Amino acid sequence: MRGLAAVLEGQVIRMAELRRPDLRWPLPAHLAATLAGARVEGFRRRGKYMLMRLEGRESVLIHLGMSGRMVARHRDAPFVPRTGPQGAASDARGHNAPPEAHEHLVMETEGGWRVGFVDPRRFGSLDLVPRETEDSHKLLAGLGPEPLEEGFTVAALEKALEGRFTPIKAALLDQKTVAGLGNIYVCEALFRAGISPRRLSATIPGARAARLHGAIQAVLREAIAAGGSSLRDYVRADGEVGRFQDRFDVYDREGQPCRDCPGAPRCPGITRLVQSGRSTFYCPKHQR
DNA sequence: GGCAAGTCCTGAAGGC
DNA sequence: TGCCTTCAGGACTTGC
Repeated sequence: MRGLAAVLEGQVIRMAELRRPDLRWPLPAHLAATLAGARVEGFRRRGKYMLMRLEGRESVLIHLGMSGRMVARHRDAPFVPRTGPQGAASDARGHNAPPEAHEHLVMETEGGWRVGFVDPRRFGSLDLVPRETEDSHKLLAGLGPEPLEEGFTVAALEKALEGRFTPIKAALLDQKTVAGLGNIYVCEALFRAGISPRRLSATIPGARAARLHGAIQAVLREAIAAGGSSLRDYVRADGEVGRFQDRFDVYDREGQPCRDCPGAPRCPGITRLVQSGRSTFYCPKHQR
């Protein structure tokens, strides 16, 4: 969102083109018409959703799903191909760059920026929502507290987990508990807190909840500072890759030594298990 | 063929 | 028996 804001804030969208009628859900028929001619007033974020506010018009609600990204290029920028993580082409800047595959929405601004919404798996979504009812949109209404804002306290976390007999891993992935945590950051936060992903949520309150609260905030702050995590697809709006994946303690490190107890007796190293159909990475010795 | 960064929907299970 | 809540798993799609 910060990358997009740097490019689009204050810009007037000269034209918008929608290249398919649906992503995860059908797209609003008047989306392109609403964007065309609008001035971008600013951005806000709620959980994993971005809201692009248009002056005097509806806001655009954006979710990137699993594989989505926004790609911004300026017409004066030269074409500079880069190689991203695992060999993926991370970006090509400039209007003369080769067209992106799976670019479902394209916007061009009067200031020369071209911004595309690219999403191969189409798990992302776009919608229009009136400014005054943004937070009551059906996708935002049930979200839990923002993990880096005042409302997210140890007490709030304890209350959200109270009486829940589901593994803490699943509870944290539930956006009603805390908004904005995904699989990577839940795995990393549980490792830092020394809490097993299998532990039932109802057994977390007390010192464990305090450790978990601190770990969630620390992981998110570090990840944001590092520009996010780039595995296969993801790049920032400016085409750069995030760097937080270089600091993973557990995610995608199955079979590697635990950084907290390297070489310790009975430590099997980072272990992968499947919970609710999602991969979980953890250290069975360090996380209890 | 299996797996992947997300989340809605459905059905099962259990409590009241 | 019926309603409600909670939870797990399936489904969606494309690329590696």
